[in-house]
Amino acid sequence: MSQAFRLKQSIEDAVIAGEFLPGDRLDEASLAERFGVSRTPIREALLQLGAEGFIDVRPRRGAIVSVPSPTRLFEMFETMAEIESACGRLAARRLTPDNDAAMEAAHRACEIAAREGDSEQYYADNRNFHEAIYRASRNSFLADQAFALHKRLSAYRRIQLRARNRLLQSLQEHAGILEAIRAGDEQLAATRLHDHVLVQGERFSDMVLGLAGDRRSDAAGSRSGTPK
Amino acid sequence: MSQAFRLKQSIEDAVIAGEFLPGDRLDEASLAERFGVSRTPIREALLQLGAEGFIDVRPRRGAIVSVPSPTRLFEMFETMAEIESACGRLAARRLTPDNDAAMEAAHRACEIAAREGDSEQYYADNRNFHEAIYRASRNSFLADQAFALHKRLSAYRRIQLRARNRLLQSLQEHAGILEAIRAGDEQLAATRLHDHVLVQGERFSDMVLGLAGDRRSDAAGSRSGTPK
DNA sequence: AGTTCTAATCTTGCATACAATTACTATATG
DNA sequence: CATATAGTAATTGTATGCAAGATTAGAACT
Repeated sequence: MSQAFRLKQSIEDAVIAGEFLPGDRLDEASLAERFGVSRTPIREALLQLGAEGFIDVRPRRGAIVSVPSPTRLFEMFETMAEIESACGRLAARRLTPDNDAAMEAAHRACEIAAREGDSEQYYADNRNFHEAIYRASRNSFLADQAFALHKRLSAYRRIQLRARNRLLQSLQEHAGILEAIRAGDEQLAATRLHDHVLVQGERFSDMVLGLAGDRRSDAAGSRSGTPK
Repeated sequence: MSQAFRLKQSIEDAVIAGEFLPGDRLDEASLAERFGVSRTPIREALLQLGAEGFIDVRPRRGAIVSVPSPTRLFEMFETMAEIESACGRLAARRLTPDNDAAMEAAHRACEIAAREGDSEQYYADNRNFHEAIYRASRNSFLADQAFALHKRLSAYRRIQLRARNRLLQSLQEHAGILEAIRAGDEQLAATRLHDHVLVQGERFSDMVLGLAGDRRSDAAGSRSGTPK
């Protein structure tokens, strides 16, 4: 496949892995050198990532990893909550044995990770659980939208999961969500998913505000000092 | 601003205007000639549009205007319905006088267009009405998502609005939506918006299936026909 | 010292050139 | 006559070069 596509994936992965932090500059020349290609495919990869909202490409001023303001970040979580609850509603309406089994398996994996307190593993399994719900909506377009947004928020979600006993609480919420979907209770499934996602957003906002002035206070980075 | 950005807009506009139909090939060389630039900025524009899902760029095989299958199209409308109803729910919760006035003005404009049976004008005013609701959600990220999807579906919505007396029915639905939002009834606003959008998707699916074998039956499938 | 203007440097945007792959056409063959 | 195949044309992917805007450093000035 074309190089630009591979590069897009690599750069996205590097951003998700936290190698480039929000606010970091994505210099075309150094990326080209790093990957051993010319600037052309790098540019194409960056522009695509920019179009997906993953990074910020400012004309004539280069690309940086997006730095959503606390407000924007909350809006993103709120949107994620709405999309996920839509997935849950549809999943409750259309659940098939296949999808049920997939959610069950993902839930079990989460359980193990949570029991062992392995937050890095839980992070991965949690993602699988949520993706199983997206698929269970049986609307592949909606699921794609959910995937994309989930990826964009992954950096923030990871930080957030490290919080004390959030793992166990998260797991319990998962159980409740599963129960509602299985019962075919669209309304309840939607509400529970909504709250499950939104609580992350709220917690994260608190954290951001709490950390303001700490390491990388600039990253939160509006153009006028400390936010809020 | 950079040329690639302008070109992206121009190509998108041309697609929305129906100048390029679903399935049409977007040749880099001819676009470059048409806009009087080299292939480089054209490529950059096409890749961005591809990343947004607006067109289909198949590696090594060029770009074409997306041809969603009937199933995919229905999924897109269903997703739009979910996103719009989320906007409506939030709007009902957070309505401000400003947003109320904007929706009212857009609704009045729709009323005039509908009364005069001007479907082209109604198409434009209808868009304003929906965008006013997106903004009234007071979640700019969610609103952006709604804008983007609305644009991607615009080609199909336009065709659909030409149907007999759909204009007046649409207008009545708008009135009901507005009423629910003003009453602060989140649930009702969400439901009414959901149905309002989904009925378009259903009608469109019917139309597509009904027209199968008619003009452009090829659009859904191969590249054998000779459109335009 | 702080500020502002200017010049040097760095980076991005676009065009051109070439390489690599796909699509097409014509010819040969069963 | 249809199909397979080889050669050719057309199109996309990547590299390189150059021009123009942006950033930085330095000097002059208040």
